[in-house]
Amino acid sequence: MISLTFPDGASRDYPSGTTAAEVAASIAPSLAKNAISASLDGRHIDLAWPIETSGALAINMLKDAAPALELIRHDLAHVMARAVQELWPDVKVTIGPVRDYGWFYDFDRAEPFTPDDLAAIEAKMRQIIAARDPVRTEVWDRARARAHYEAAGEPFKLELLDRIPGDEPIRMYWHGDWQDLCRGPHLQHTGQLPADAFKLTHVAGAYWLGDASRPMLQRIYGVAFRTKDELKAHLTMLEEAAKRDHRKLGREMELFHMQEEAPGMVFWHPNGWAIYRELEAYMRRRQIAYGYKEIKTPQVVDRMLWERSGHWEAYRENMFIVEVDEEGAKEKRINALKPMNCPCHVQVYNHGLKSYRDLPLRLAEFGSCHRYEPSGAMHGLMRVRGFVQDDAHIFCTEDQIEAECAAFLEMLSGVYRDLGFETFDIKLSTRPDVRVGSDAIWDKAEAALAGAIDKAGYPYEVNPGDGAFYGPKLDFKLTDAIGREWQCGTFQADFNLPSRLGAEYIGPDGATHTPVMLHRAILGSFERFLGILIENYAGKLPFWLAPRQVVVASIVSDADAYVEEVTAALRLAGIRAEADTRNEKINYKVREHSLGKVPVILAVGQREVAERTVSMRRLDQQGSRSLALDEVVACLRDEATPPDLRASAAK
RNA sequence: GCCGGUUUAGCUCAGUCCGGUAGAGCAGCUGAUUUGUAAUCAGAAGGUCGGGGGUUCGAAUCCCUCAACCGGCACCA
Repeated sequence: MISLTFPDGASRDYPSGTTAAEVAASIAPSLAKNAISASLDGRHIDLAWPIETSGALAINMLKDAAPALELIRHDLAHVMARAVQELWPDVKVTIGPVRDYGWFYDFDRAEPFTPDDLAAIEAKMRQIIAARDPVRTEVWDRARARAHYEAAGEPFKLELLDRIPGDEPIRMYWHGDWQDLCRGPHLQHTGQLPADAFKLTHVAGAYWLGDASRPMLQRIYGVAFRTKDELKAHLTMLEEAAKRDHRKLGREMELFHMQEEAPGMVFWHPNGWAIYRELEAYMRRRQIAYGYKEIKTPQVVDRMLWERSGHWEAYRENMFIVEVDEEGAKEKRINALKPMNCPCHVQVYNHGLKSYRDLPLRLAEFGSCHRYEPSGAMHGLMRVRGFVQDDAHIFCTEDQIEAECAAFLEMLSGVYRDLGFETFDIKLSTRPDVRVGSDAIWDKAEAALAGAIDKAGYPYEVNPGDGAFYGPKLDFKLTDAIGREWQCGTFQADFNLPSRLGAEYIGPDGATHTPVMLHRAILGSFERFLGILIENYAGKLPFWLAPRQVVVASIVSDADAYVEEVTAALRLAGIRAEADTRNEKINYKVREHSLGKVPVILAVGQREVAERTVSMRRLDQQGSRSLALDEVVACLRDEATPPDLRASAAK
């Protein structure tokens, strides 16, 4: 006998091997009918599986969102695979996991799927759901399963079978005549699937087992929810996300463009460059405040240095090579556009003998880097071939790592807060199997990073073995306004490069030592971070970052001279202001500048000219406010003050 | 880099299946209008149909090829 405890606290005894379906039936017929699965001690199980241990049992219904969504998405993956094989019997099935808001399933088929195929598959899936085919499961032994898939000619399933660990049961399951290998759990019958709350979204190629050396399969993605309304809400959310796409906003707000002659490189326009400069100026002030010294190093550097640093061997394929066609040169110099700044920073460090008294030495650079990214990787500002990092390298002793890490955490959290990101996640990656440096130094560095985060009071996740070969690292992921995560900040200890490039200092003992180098960035790349900012704010940047802060618009042409005067006064106060004296109605101007995300419109008509006032309208707010010219300049100047300067002025 | 899709006026898109000398809206330009907080009216103009090659009497349309972009996959020091 086993004893099962229910969510209401009651418990009952059942013979060992009783299924959750039988338990449900023993409680109420309606429960048995509407149940979708069960949870035994928090483990999600199938209603049809025999239960052999006592524990806490909950019968899951459609209202239990987490198990319901998992089952719906999971079973829809199978239903889709069945639909595809019923439509095209020669298609081979592979694997189809639940993911994000739905699932995908990879198929091996010579012909790619078309949008029309997706519609046909959806229709077939609805037929299968309408058939209310019961789900049946069996545990098979490995040999039988192998024989089955050999006979069926399903090579991918055979490979999956071989990857199932020896101690795990091989589960087969059916709905209708269609069979698949799957660990489960599953719904009772296909009729429990919501026929109107799923949608096949797109087709894409995907490598078998995620391995670029294996065949490319055809992947079909779907999304699914419990109800039609939830699906609709999801599709609406996607539309909203598309509206804040930085590539679209970049065009609409005239921030930047990219073109065929320079793929992956940004042509910044005046508006976009205004944001960039504001952000750079802000970061420069922060760095100065935290004791960094700014430097600037060359972009074109002889391959010799990259050979010494080790980058040539590892990343040469991804570097832009620069040669000069010198007539008669015996040996051509091969240069590379720098893909990163660290080797150059070590060169700066290496100039002049360093003492332990010089440490920690924090060298910062807004370093312009180029990497030849694979063509398919490029994506607007998010992934580019030419970018600028808010890069810095801290040369220090092992004992200084923790304090440097603590100071960095403080700086990073402050920057993220100022830029509108209140929360971020930290990931600590520790020593990998292949690494440089003694265990003693890894112990010390890992403890220093963990200690600094602990003392600062931040939670973090450890990724064992995920560190770089040269040292442990912290990665910082921020969350944007619509819940997406972006890895931006990084803090990496490096026990390799300083010795490789001959960095040294004289210690208090008079002997020569090798410093530790800390690579760190907060924004990552300016290009990408601006993309994130634009999407986070949907183009409506806070006033201090807004590219066009104020438009002064005339209502009648008699006000033109005064409009120019107001504009000039605002510009004198350091505000990015523009005059709009075009021969258009004020409605037209308000609409156009509102769509252009200008935060403040100052309308000026005869009344304002006479009274020397302006009528101020805020973006997305109805109505306007009349203010005296002096008053509005002072008020907007205050509002345009970057958060760091505001904070220091307040002290 | 791989799979699929896309590329037509500054922008958004129709025309491509079934080859017959390129079309709309908005923007821009010109003129009228002097306007009070999200599109005033009228007129004229604007395109080597992504590049190159081929088939054809004739190609935006069919074929080949290159490129860029979009969605994924792989990659991301």
